[in-house]
Amino acid sequence: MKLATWNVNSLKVRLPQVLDFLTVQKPDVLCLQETKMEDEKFPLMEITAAGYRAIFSGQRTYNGVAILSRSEAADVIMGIDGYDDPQKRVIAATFDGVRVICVYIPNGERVESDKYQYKLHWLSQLRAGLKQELLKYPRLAVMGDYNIAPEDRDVHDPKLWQGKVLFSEPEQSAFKELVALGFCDGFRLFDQAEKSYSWWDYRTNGFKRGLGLRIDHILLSAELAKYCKSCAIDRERRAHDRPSDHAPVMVEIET
DNA sequence: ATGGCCTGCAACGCAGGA
Repeated sequence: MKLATWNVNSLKVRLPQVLDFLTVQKPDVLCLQETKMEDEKFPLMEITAAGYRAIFSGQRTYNGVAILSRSEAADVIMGIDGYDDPQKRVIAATFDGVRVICVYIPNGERVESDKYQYKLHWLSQLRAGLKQELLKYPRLAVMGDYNIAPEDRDVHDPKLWQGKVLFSEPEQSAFKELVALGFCDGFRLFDQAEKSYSWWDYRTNGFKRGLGLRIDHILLSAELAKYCKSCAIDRERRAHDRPSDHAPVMVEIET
C-alpha cells in the first residue's frame, strides 16, 4: 500500500500535476493540503476519471484538505474531535484497515505573531485528538504539512533559522510530543540523502540553490511502522514548470 | 538586503504562505 502527501498550494492550479502524479506514482492514498477551494468547486469529475475517489474539506482562498484514494473511505471525520476550528485543516478516514489523518498544521507567520500562538494551541489540540485516534486505530498514519522542521539536519542553515518560525524550540517540542504518543517519523526509518528537504522558498530561488526545509512529514504508529518498506520525497516534482513550493512525500506499507 | 515569488480575490494592491 502506497500512501502519499502533498501540499499543492492551490488544487485549481496544480490539478494537472496532481493527475500526473496519480498516473506516475499510483498511490493508493494521496493526502492534499492547501487546496484553497470550496467543496462545490472540487474537481471530482477529473479525479474520478483518473480512477480515484475523493473526500474533501475546503474553504475559499485559504487552507483546505482532501484525500484521494483507490478504495472507498470509511469513518470519515473532518477536523479535530472536540476542537471547534473554523479553518479547514484536517480530514481523516480509514482505507483498507489503515487510518489516515491528513493535516495542514498552521504556518505561524512569525514567532511574535498571534498566528504563532494559534499554531501552538492548534498543536496541543491535535495532540489530544491523536491520543484518542491512536487508541481507536492502532494502524494509523498522520501525514501532511506540519510546518515544523524537527531537527538541524532538516534545515539548510540551522544557524540562520535558529529561533525562527518553522524551526523554533516550542514548535520542535510540540512535534516531539506528537511523536511521543507512539509514532515515528517515517522518513527517518531509512537511510536518506543529506540535505533532504520537502519545501523550498519561491522567493529566494531556493530549490535551485538547495535552500530548503523538511516540514512535510508522515508519522506512523508502531503497528504501521513495522510494515513500512520505504519513505521518499519526490523532489523532482519541485523542478516542474509552475511547481508547488512543496514536494510530495510517500511511504510504502506492506499489507 | 527584514525582500526576492506565487496564489486568490478583487480591483489595479492586498493578505497569506513558509
